[in-house]
Amino acid sequence: MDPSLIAVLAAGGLVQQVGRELRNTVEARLAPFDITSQQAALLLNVLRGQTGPAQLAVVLGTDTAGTTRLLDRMEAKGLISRSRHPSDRRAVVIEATEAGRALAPRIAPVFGQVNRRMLDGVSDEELRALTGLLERMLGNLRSP
Amino acid sequence: MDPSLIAVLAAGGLVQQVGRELRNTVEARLAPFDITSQQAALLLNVLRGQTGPAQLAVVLGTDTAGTTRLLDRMEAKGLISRSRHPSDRRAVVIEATEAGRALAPRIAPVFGQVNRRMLDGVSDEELRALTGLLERMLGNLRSP
DNA sequence: ACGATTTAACTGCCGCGACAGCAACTGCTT
DNA sequence: AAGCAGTTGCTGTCGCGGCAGTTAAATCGT
Repeated sequence: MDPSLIAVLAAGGLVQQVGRELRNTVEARLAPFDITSQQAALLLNVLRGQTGPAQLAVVLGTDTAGTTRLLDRMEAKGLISRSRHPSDRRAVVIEATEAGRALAPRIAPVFGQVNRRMLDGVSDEELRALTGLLERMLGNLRSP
Repeated sequence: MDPSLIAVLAAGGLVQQVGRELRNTVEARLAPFDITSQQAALLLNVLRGQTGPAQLAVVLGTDTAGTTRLLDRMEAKGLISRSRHPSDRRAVVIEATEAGRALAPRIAPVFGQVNRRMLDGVSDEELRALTGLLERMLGNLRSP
């Protein structure tokens, strides 16, 4: 097999593996709080002012269908509440409950900690190069 | 918020996004063949000599439970067959069916094509740097 | 002001991923 | 030979992700 093809396939595989491992590590650190990484990310975004499923879907990188169900689970857990928007009755307004607000400061640091550990020994310059490359790759995948 | 923290979080987020987008792109290209990326990857690995669920699980980066169900779906589609290993009756021997062998050459190129497109404009040197970085990140996540 | 289009959220369906628990089987130890 | 630890694959359960289709409400065009 063409060696350059192997290198290319290896890169793709590595991206997938790092992504999964990153998620699993965050998940493990959040487990004591009885919350998943997606739920934590949603909660933090609600507290930063995103109020609707549609906006949250964009931030979380999924669609509104997935967000609906994510909200279902979090509502059942008592972390967030749903209510109708007063002037646009199609829209839903998400708010963190008391429990949600109490949990937030404990889960917020986890993302930074895990990401920092992942990037241990990576210089600022390497980090910039990495980010730039990943952005180009994302653009390449999305463009045509 | 600390700017270096933002940069770190951005890198983690990007890895996830690129991974997901890569998978989705492969998935879209495989859709005409009525096969998913996981099923395609499994099929190609079977044809390369991996015969048991346990080995396949490692290659696919999942566990044997996920592999069992993946095999269920592929067996139902008629792409692979399961049989008991003659001398170790715990083990299962996976083989590609006629249909599976016929499909393989059509799906094999997709992985290389999509990965190449993702890396369009990325030099060999950058690719080496990327791969090295990702390997270090994976090591950091797995070690402690 | 009325109908057509668009938008927001939800639902059904299917596939994947992780974890825990289980049953059959092997092989080692004694 | 009997027992026991380890291995192999399977099942249940839960959460996430993508796509297509539905419903209700707002907005646009005339």
